[in-house]
Amino acid sequence: MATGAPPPKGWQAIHDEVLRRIHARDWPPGHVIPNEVDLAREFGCARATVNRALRALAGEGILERRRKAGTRVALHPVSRATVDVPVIRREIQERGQRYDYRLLDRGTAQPPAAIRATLGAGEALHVTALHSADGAPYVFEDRWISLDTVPGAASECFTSLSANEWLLARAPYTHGDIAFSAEAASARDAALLDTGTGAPLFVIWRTTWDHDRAITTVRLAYAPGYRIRTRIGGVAAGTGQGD
Amino acid sequence: MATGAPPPKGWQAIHDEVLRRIHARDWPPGHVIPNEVDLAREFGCARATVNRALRALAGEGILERRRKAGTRVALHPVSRATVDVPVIRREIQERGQRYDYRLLDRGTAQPPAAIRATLGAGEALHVTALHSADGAPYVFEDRWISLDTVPGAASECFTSLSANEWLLARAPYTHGDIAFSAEAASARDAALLDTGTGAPLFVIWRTTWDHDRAITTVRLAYAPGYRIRTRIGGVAAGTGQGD
DNA sequence: CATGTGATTATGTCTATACATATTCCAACG
DNA sequence: CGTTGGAATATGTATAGACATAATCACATG
Repeated sequence: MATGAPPPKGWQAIHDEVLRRIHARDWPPGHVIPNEVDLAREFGCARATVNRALRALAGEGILERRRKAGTRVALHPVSRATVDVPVIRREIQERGQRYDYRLLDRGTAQPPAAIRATLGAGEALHVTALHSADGAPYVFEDRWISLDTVPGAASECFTSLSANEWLLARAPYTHGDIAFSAEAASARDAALLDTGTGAPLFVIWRTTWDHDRAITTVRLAYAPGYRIRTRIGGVAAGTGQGD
Repeated sequence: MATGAPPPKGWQAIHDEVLRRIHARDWPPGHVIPNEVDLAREFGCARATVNRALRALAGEGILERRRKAGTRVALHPVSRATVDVPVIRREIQERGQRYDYRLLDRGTAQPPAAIRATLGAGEALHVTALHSADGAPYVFEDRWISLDTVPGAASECFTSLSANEWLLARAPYTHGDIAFSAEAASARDAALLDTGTGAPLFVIWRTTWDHDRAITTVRLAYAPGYRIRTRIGGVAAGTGQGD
């Protein structure tokens, strides 16, 4: 009875049919598929509709498109996943847990060389804090904020509002770099996160920029057991389509 | 001299101008922005062009759109990153390193309960293998393949072609789940990856499906030092736009 | 006051047409 | 033979108009 989903209409129907042909090996990897005009004629729709469907498939990494050269089935499809990195407070509260934030330290200093390489040579604000869920340590935040880019941060205490949320409101970024890795807990990590030295921690490094000026670099060390979940395929998330 | 980029035209110009107004707090978080018709009039373009720009911003998590309710600036912008999980062989070769694949074990068996929960009750093929880069162990793959969904896998030896690549070619998936986490190396992990027991390993769990039938579940344990890099913001990756 | 129902409205999508732009291909030329 | 320049072509994008759909809001009704 539950057929799962009604047969899609419009550009999604074309999306699905093209995907079916790729999976069925009608169009094997590397194959150049018919051009938009021909597909539009075949499907009995406007070229813009075909364009929408093929553009979505290209966004999923299934197709590769180049002007004049045409559209071909990707030779090496990658798993393209969209990961939502939420604000920590919301991440905790949405699971129905109590959120606590505790500022550990705050002060201006000359950042270490590795941080200076991205933040620039000037003085920076160093903020460390602990976020916890239902009283249990959740993530240890170690952040440097560029006082060149965000001078207003110098007069902010960050005792009740986390630096992340303050920055989101006051210094929005245009883009950023993120890296996920696994690190062994240092003595300090371990003490704060209530685990043993050397425990495997999921760590996110993130640097955000306002155009070409670095705003902040942060290391987020999550308590053991943390995992990031996401999905691939289906209707591509993050493309703003559908509901 | 290098101005960085030429001023964008068309829908990207609208995208950028809307983003500027959000950053400038002309339109603060929660604010309902003008509707597409009004914006089109203001920018002197067609509504479809505004739609394209706003749809892109919604895909980036900056805007939230609902029919009739209109378009509002997101209250809690999330960092929406698109992560490309490439085929391991390519990941290594694209860095100019030599890729080696070694099958460790292969056999049909009754998977453990945790795996059965997703793969289903039937027998499954268990494949373990080691991928290495320039002779150094890179990732340890521990995979279960559903013989219900992919009966052809039973007669495949996987000695020279990795199970991942064989599956990509023979049993394409429609969607999948991915989880990133940090785990302590087991004795076996440590021996294979040439590290110590308890070392922090970056681990990817991935399950892929063909519609509602699970194809395979794999645990990929990367040698210490591995990290996944990605970016957020800018022109949204994975939306298939631009070149 | 609670509730249901229909008008209203903003977004979602499609069509047909047009022009822009990147790339390829081929032919002419040195 | 190599190089260059233009024609051909497929995608990228814009436009105006139209209808579809979902959600809200106001109003009438019990």
